[in-house]
Amino acid sequence: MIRNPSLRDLPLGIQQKYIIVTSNYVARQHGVTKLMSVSDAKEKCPQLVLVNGEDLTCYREMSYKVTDLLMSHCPLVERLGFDENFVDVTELVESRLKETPLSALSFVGHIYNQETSAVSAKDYPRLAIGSHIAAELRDAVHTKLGLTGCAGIASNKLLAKLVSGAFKPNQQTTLLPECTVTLMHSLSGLRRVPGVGPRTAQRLQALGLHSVSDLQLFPLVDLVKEFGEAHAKRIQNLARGIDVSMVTPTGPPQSLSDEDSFKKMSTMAEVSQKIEELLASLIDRMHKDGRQPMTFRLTIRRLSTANKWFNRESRQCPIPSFLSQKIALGSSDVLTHLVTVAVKLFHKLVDTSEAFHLTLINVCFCNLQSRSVSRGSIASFFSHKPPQKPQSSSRHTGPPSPRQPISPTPTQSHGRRGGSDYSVEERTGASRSPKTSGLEEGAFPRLPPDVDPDVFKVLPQHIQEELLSNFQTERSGIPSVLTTDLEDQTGFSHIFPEPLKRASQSVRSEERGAVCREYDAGSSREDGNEFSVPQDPVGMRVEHDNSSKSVTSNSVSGADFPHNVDPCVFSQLPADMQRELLSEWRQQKPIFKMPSRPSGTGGASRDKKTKGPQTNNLLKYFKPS
DNA sequence: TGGGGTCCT
DNA sequence: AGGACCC
Repeated sequence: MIRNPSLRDLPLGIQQKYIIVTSNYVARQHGVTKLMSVSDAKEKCPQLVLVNGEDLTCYREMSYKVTDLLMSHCPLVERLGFDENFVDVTELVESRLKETPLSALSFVGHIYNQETSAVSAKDYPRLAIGSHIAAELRDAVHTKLGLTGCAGIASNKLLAKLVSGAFKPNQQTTLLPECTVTLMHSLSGLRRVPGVGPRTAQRLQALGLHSVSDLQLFPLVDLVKEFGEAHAKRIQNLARGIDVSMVTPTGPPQSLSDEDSFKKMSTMAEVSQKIEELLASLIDRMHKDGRQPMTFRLTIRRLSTANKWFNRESRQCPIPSFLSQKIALGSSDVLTHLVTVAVKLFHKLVDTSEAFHLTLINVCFCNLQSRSVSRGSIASFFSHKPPQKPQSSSRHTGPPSPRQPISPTPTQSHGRRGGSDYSVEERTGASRSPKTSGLEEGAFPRLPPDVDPDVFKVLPQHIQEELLSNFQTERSGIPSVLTTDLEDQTGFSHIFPEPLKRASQSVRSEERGAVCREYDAGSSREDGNEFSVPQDPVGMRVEHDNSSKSVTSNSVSGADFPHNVDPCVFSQLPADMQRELLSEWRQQKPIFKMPSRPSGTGGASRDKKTKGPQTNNLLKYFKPS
């Protein structure tokens, strides 16, 4: 629609092979739905206009423009597919809060399950500010890129995503912590919980679980038997609206792939031709990215007699270094060399002396390495991390120019992710750390300043609740997320405003490629954008003993909650506090502060694992020390 | 029932 | 290498 505004008011469907992958709202009104076959769609809506969306190039480019724009406002952006982004706006919120009198606060947009006019922004200062940030981001995306979309503002990614769909076309909604339970119960089935896919839903169903509350109340012990501890706890927490995952800045892609599906392919001639075609486009994209792929993977799908769905098989191999150099440099004879490599892999997958029937071929570059900053110096053999990764989310502006010692960004102290540096943890730590000081001390407990936590915890529950509900207020570091999605609706045709500058670097994009869907479909969109913002108030309540329902059990129960903590209360806590508490509980024995990371370059490695919680002390507010 | 992606095992 | 998840 952006490319051709005249389609704006017509029912439009984006087609990939035989299905309508998405459509605009006009088409939806005629009954066209998301992954409907072309024939069904035409039946429901004979005037449906179809646009081929198999080449994702333009969608991918637009997608990164959105991500980059968001990053220019706030660096912590996590992509989810091509049309959704989570943005952790905690810091932005905190800084605005400092310079904003409470009396000047307001909410913009919808508030889930409440009248916006009936809610006092002073009671939820962070969420209120978050709602304004979301509105600003949506406006920026609209005015600079011509795209519209929804946003959800909540205390964690799960909630932000779920609430973003509350008001559909091009609106935003904020979730107040006390409405979390209602939101979760509003989901029609377990499949609606992001993170519960078809497989998990099926296994849950076999256990007799169908609704969100079924999962909330199911004994964790039994859940663990089916799924293992980690998965069990995670999905049960999700059902309760608890999501301790961080907004992980996405950075440049980890892999680039290109694929095509077809009814039938059964000769080597067709296969090598298709491989060549796919590779040509992939190499071009890879070249524009500028990084060097260290690994190549070939994937196929065979016509499956029974098990129709997803049987994909793959083989991968390292890419000879002379070839990966050439790819980055844009050498022209790379194609034939890579086709040779791919064909060899193909023979590992398919015995061509027998008949075969393929329905898909995929080629993929992964293990992408940024080119050494220090050119080929030996130094690069000593540093564990792939130098440089930098910048913008998108394609990492290729190296300034192929080959060339590129000088910029000499090792930035620690890149934000990309290949390997620490990210999650670091991020966590970082995000917390600054606030840490603020956090652990004063503001942290969500208690009024004049209340001694040690005294508070021994008060009767209803007194605690009362104190807290009056205090409503806030706390300090909370995560926030925002996602944005797009859709176009407005559309001017091509107004791509322009690259926007990101903190000092520029962004670029690639061009050709593959296929697509979503965005342009017209005005439609889906939902995207979620924003999660901080949260505010609400109370905590500690139960000593008695464990209410859930679960039981001892030490680890209800999804890992200590027996003295009510999951419902827990779910109302800000996400970062939830994270801290969980990680402390998990390490029961308190705080062996993990070796702590030297943080510097030395250890590098550690990409994203280990959730090492540090900072703690939260626990003391919950248990009798 | 696409053509992409991510992370975990 | 495959499996789960997301869009």
